[in-house]
Amino acid sequence: MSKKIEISEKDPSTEEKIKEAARKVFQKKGYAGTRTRDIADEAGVNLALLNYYFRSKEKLFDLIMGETMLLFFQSLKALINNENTSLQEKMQDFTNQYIDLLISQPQLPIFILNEIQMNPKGLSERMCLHQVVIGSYILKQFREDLGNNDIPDSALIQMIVNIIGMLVFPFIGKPLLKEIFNLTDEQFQAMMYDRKKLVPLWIESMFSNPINPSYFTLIQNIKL
Amino acid sequence: MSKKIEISEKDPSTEEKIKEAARKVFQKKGYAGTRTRDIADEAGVNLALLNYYFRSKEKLFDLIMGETMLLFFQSLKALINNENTSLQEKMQDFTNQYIDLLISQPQLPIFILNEIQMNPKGLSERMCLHQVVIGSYILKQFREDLGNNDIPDSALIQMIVNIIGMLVFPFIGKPLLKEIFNLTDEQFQAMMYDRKKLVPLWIESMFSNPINPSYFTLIQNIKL
DNA sequence: ATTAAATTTAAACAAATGATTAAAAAAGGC
DNA sequence: GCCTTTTTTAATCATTTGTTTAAATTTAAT
Repeated sequence: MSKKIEISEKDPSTEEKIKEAARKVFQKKGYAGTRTRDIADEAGVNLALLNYYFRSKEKLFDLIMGETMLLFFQSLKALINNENTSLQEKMQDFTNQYIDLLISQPQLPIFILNEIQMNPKGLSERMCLHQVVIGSYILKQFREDLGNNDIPDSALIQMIVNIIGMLVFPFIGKPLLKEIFNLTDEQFQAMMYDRKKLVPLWIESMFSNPINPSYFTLIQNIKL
Repeated sequence: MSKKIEISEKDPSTEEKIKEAARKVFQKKGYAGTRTRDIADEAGVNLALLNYYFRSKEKLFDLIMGETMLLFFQSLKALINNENTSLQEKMQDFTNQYIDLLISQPQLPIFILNEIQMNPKGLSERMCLHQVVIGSYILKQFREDLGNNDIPDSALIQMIVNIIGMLVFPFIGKPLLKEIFNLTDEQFQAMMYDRKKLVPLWIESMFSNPINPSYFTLIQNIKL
């Protein structure tokens, strides 16, 4: 037989192979749904090596989940505190960044949302999202853009929910949308690229059509 | 001891107790994450009774999931084919109906979306969503409302994605939103009630601000 | 009341699964 | 080359978990 051909990219260490396999399988099947043997098979590696390198299934999952959350939320931090960009620019940056990320890893949102549902405290321990968002520069810009005075904080939250939803929901609902509209992966992806231009426009029109404050019941209740 | 007091609502049959417990635990922990013993405990019932009444964990899950999907999708069918309501009225009905449903069962969307991700074929077998949506009366109304001529079908889909997203996403992201904005359950619920009035307004403004067709790359590709 | 059917229970089984062990193999240092 | 350390392997363990069984109990019919 011929000698094994050298592949250009050197094969990753077993530790890395396991992590990569774990990421893939955990994202697809969830924590409870994956067996350690699935990960070992996916990595092409002996089962005992998982425990050799990562102590336990749970430790391995925590590691992956931590990295995933960082990937998902860290970029946000820098973006929303940039004092050199306008609100419109921020919305465009935000859109570009997340749509690119989610096109490359569409099941990120469900993976993270499931984890938050299972273990809500874990999130606030890892990232301190509340602090970051509340103290952010973008929040001031939001208020200014909305007229600054009689807009209740609940209205702000409603807007932010819509923005995040427009970016994230299509990926959460991808399997459903593919089913309903008979979309191929390519068609779906093309539509998501379209949204890079569309979402900022929809946001714009949301902000330029301010809604009567009387529609919000929580004027006094919620203070950010 | 005193004789057992008659409760006004007669206690449900064990079969019903099990189904109710199963619904609750499955929704909270997912299929792989629930043990049959969890369900038995939640129902306050001997473990063997699950298999006595429902044969197996999988059969029980299928039953629950079938009912859940029906609950979630059946109301849609009648609504979108009603020829006696305008598009605006439909949007308001749609909004009212789903927000009420989701306030009473907030984890319905994640539950269903997870199932679709795990088993995409199952959905199209149970409901034939594609047929129903494509042949629906509301689709004609959408087209008319958008000017009828040069709006590509992909634009329609984008709009529908936004509408569904505005209704469903806040509930999918509920644990995250509660974390970010430090919301109580009551505050969250009040905000969702507000959305009954807000979502139709946002939809309206989306339709009345038609977006340049050149933003859509899939004019030829997608035909509904 | 007697009997048959339906329901419930405690116990146990068998397969799956996360983890460990002890030995083998490979890598690295001198 | 020899020794030590690191990595890998096959086998096994201990627990969990879905399911079954056979007996006990309750319900319903005659």
